[in-house]
Amino acid sequence: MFMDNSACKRVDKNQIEKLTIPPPETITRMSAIFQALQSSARLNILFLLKDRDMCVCELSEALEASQSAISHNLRVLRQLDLVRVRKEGRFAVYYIADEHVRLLIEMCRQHIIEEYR
Amino acid sequence: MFMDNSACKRVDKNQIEKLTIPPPETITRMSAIFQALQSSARLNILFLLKDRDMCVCELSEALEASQSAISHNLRVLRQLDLVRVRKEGRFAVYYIADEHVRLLIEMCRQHIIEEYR
DNA sequence: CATATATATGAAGGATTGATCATATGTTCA
DNA sequence: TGAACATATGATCAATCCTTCATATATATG
Repeated sequence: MFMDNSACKRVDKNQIEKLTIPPPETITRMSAIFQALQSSARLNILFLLKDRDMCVCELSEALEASQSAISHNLRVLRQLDLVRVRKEGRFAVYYIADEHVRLLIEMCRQHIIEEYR
Repeated sequence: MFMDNSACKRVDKNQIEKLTIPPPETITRMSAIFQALQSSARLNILFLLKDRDMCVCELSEALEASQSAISHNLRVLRQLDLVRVRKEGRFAVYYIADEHVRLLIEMCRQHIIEEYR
């Protein structure tokens, strides 16, 4: 019943010391990106932007969400460089930052699709 | 100052109706997967498993985390089929579920790496 | 069989998150 | 210039998440 925190029998200390994980900064950054992608609202935004650059009010219309909510969510995505903005007059037109973002999302969808076969 | 929720001038109702996003089930599922990947602890686990199948106590050792925490985190990953288990005697040996999971993580890391160039 | 080892899991509590509300900033146009 | 339009953002609060603690289950071994 009592459990100290000594190594289990399967552990090979030497081998374990050889294992490398990315530096904390990388893990933190990845964590933040996945954290951003974890929201349904933000995923929907990304799926729309995947097909066409859109301004805030278009996204707001298309997703039937408040301007404020969309704007807050776009900021999260923007701060992680998942989307970018350009100004067109009074409109802020958002678009997917790069190919990695598309692939990231596509890879996740693939994983799900394959589950149901 | 006053804002009703009517369409902005950039919106083309016809075009917006043509836009398609994945069904809610897919979005929910993707959301859950990204939610699982959003934890530093779980990302570290996945990076270790990427190189070698490992049991709970090995992971616990390698990451200097409690058995309970590791176990809880593995359950989250398992329930989303991001990792799988096989029993080896009294050990539960965990491994990455499939290639998509590897690519998903790799794609995210790539995105970060490219930012710093 | 009894004990040590390995893992799983429910409950609880503090920390974190996200939508909403209110308001500020910036742009266009009459 | 002033009014309407488009977007951004701070504050707040309910909901959610993650770790720890306590304990249960399952296997191995003497």
